[in-house]
Amino acid sequence: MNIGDVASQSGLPAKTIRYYEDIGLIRPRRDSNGYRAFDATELHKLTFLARSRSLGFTIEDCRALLALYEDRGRASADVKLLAEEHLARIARKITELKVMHVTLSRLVNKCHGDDRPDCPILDDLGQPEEKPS
Amino acid sequence: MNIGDVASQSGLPAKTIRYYEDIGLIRPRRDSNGYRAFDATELHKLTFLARSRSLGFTIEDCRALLALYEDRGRASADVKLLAEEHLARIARKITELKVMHVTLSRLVNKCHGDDRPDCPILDDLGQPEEKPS
DNA sequence: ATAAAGGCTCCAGTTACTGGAAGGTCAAGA
DNA sequence: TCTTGACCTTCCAGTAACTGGAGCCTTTAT
Repeated sequence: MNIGDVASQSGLPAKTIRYYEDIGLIRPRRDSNGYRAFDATELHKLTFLARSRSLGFTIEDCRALLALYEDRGRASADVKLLAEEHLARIARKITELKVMHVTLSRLVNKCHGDDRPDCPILDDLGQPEEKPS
Repeated sequence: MNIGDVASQSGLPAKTIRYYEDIGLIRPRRDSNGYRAFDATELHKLTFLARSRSLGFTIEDCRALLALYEDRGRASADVKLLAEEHLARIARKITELKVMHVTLSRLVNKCHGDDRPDCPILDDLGQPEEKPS
């Protein structure tokens, strides 16, 4: 399989796949013409990477997960720990964004949004943190 | 005021303030010794920037907001539009993260997390998108 | 006089790609 | 056979928003 094939099958852009090779996540062999030649195993790894990335794991997480994936004797606890840490990061990010959302909605609602120049949003932004209301 | 003063008053690291000057968000004058000299107006802008950034506006958003902030005749509708667009981005991001969170929690819960090698998390990650359950 | 604290510039690195240029290869049609 | 177009290759640069560090100068306090 050439890069275009695994790209369409894994859902990853060819550019990204080349990048993953650059950073050592995969090591496809080469055909005599210099083209990358992927086998089913590499395709599977790419699929694994696509799915992990779509769940928000960082590249370094993926590297670790891939190592665990390949280690047939790994403990599931190791994987679970990584996943739980990531879960906590996601939860923190959600909380953070919710706070932003609440604060900003409050501001937007106070703004009449017409062609007059006074604007509670800008007024608030000009104030130091805290006291959104 | 030197950079250290406005750094502590605005809450922004000095490095960031220098960076903001580099990209043209602020233009403090210089003392004869080459030190940046900030007046109350610049400090206010930095405070504005700190607050806007903490609400997740991008630098380019901030540039636009700052321009509106300085334009005494701007329409509040222009500001509101920017803020609403950002609000929508935040909402999208929250939704996205929630989906990730649900999917990953489900996986984590299925994993027994002991020293045995079989792990539903890795098994799932090896599968193409969809069908998390 | 000296040492610490604070300032300056410039360079490089971070994350995870993405775009583009310049050029080689392959399969199909005229 | 030639050419066209789709793929493939590498390499360089850019994105967002800083952050760290080196090397050097200035100010302030002891």
